[in-house]
Amino acid sequence: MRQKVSRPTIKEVAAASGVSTQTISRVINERPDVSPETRKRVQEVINKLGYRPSALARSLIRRRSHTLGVVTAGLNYTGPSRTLNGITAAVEQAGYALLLKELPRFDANSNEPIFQALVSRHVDGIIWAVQEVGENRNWINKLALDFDIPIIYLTMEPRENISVVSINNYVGERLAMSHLLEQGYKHIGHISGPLEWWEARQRMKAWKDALQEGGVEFREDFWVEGNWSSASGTRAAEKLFEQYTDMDAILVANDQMALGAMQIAHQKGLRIPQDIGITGFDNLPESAFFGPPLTTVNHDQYNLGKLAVEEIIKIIESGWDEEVPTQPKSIILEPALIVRASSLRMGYENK
Amino acid sequence: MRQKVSRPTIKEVAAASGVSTQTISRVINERPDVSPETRKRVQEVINKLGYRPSALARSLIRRRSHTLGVVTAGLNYTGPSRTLNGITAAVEQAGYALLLKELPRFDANSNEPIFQALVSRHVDGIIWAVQEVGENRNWINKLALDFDIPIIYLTMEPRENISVVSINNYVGERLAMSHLLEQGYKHIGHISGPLEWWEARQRMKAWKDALQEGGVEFREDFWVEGNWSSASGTRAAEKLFEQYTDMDAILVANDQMALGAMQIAHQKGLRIPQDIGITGFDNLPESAFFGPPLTTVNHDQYNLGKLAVEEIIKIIESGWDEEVPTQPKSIILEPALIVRASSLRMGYENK
DNA sequence: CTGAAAGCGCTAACAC
DNA sequence: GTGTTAGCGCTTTCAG
Repeated sequence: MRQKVSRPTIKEVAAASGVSTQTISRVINERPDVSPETRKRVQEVINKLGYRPSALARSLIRRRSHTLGVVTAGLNYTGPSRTLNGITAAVEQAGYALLLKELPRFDANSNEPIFQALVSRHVDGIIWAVQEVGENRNWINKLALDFDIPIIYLTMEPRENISVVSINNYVGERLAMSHLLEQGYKHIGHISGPLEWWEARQRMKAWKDALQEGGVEFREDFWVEGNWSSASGTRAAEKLFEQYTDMDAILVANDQMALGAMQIAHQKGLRIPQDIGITGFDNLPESAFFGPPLTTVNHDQYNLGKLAVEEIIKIIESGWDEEVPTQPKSIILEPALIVRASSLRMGYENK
Repeated sequence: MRQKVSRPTIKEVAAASGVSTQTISRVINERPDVSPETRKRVQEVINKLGYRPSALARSLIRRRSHTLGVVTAGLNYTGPSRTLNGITAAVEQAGYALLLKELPRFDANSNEPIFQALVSRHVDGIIWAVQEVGENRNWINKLALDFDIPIIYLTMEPRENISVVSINNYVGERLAMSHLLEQGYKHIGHISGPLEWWEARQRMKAWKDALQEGGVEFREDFWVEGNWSSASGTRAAEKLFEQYTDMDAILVANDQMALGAMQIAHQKGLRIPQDIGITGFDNLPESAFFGPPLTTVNHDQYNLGKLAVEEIIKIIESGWDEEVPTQPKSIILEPALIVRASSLRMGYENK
């Protein structure tokens, strides 16, 4: 059994092997210029002592920490946590470590301390995995440029000169709208997310545009704003049924609110999808088991995180400091529609 | 506008201020022994240059990194991500940083590299936030003791001489069982989680014990094993209805599987709760909006993470190296039953 | 092939 | 009050 002592340093290994620390360094870094015998002897001492090089000391001298800073928010929601899931997998894969910060609120705006904490720990790059909400992007030009470190942003409106990875929310809801129209729904209402959120605005815009292209004039009472929660979905649906009496379908901006809306429809004795069609967004694993199963938009949040990591590592390793740094680019992931019973009324007689 | 240059070091600040690096050190550490004028002058240079001390260099010399290692698994599930949510909040609160590792599988057993990565980055303590599954705890005595570093474990069977923070799964399901029995259900089946999981075994044991105490003999066909997913819930429920024809209630080990079971009940034309009572576990936010709303067991996973952080920081700061280290202790959180329509048949006529 | 010297950015211990 | 020296654990020169 190895003994429980404070870990040995390179010096102690050197002493125990009868060589200089330099030679130990060469062995642990797998440099070629060590004689086989020396290498073997040193290796044995390393194993015996359980020596592991200090990543800290290395980071200091090499000016590369092989550590990524990740800033997230709302880990209690499935979206951010699935994305983080993809980030951790890719970070691990690349042999990096991950320093995590979670903002207390989505619209937190005092980001200086966050950056300080990350930069003072010498992260090689930062993934800003916080949705664009309200004014929480105003600092980009002010602050981010001060820090000479690559940053990649998730889930936000693409901007000039920065790297962004996002999901195409607009196309997602357009797909859902096309499907509802094909199914013969004519009076499609919308429950949006909070319009403070860029994603909510994108999804709503898709609804509006599709209506317009179908020759329906937009009216304020065709639409109610929710806050992503199921409870807000029930409130929004109640209001919507009241103010939009012709309504025969609801495009809901996420699955949770759609679940709330379904509950209200049931309470009113409306049959889904015959009397009212409903679609969601996110494709929660549970949505396939709602009553009835929910038509929704699937987007790959895991992959979102994975791609962000791969991109930033590419930027880091291609030499951020070089004369010609890697050009910032935006990556947009395309979602897909998952058709389920909640919107499929073609099989039924029209009422 | 501050200029975008590589961050200044303490040396440059010293040169610019015309004092020694030592004095700079005293100022940034708020030591008393600096004259007001010097302090002021240095402070100004610091602000002007945008100097921030390197946490890395400090960690190296102080032998304290103010960084916690957190190991998790299954961030795509709500449980682990809510717990991480609590961890990040508490870590931030305490002024620590957080190094995150996610295991690719719950039952991963090659933990040596994980520890190496964390220890080589000089974390002050480790939170092992991975559920106890299969053999994934065998290494505790072998490996963990090799590392002279405090570790706290979440969600596992309490053991001698280690610090554990868990939720009382057993009591949770006992509460649910008492409630079902009070409601007059007599033939209560069970859909368990995978019995590889300690939590699944605890929940099942509560069901068994409650049956026995109620004078019902346990039979193999009163029970089916699921894998936590809604899909497995449907399969398990189908099988259970087949093999346990008298069944009038199902104690389901989590909300997702309960949702699947509800779907099957509906398909069979059974009314919930009149013909079949159903309870879940976890209190997913959505469970209040299932059709009907689901009776479930609430447990505070956020707080679980928060407490773990507070506990390990207490251990670290009370002097892990001292002669008499802090005694390991277990913290067990008590869950609460949330009664909703899916199990409330007292209001209805018995059929 | 191997070692000695210097130093990454900072602080502890001691002078003065 | 302030500066000097040494060194955290490692790697990068540069000799030999």
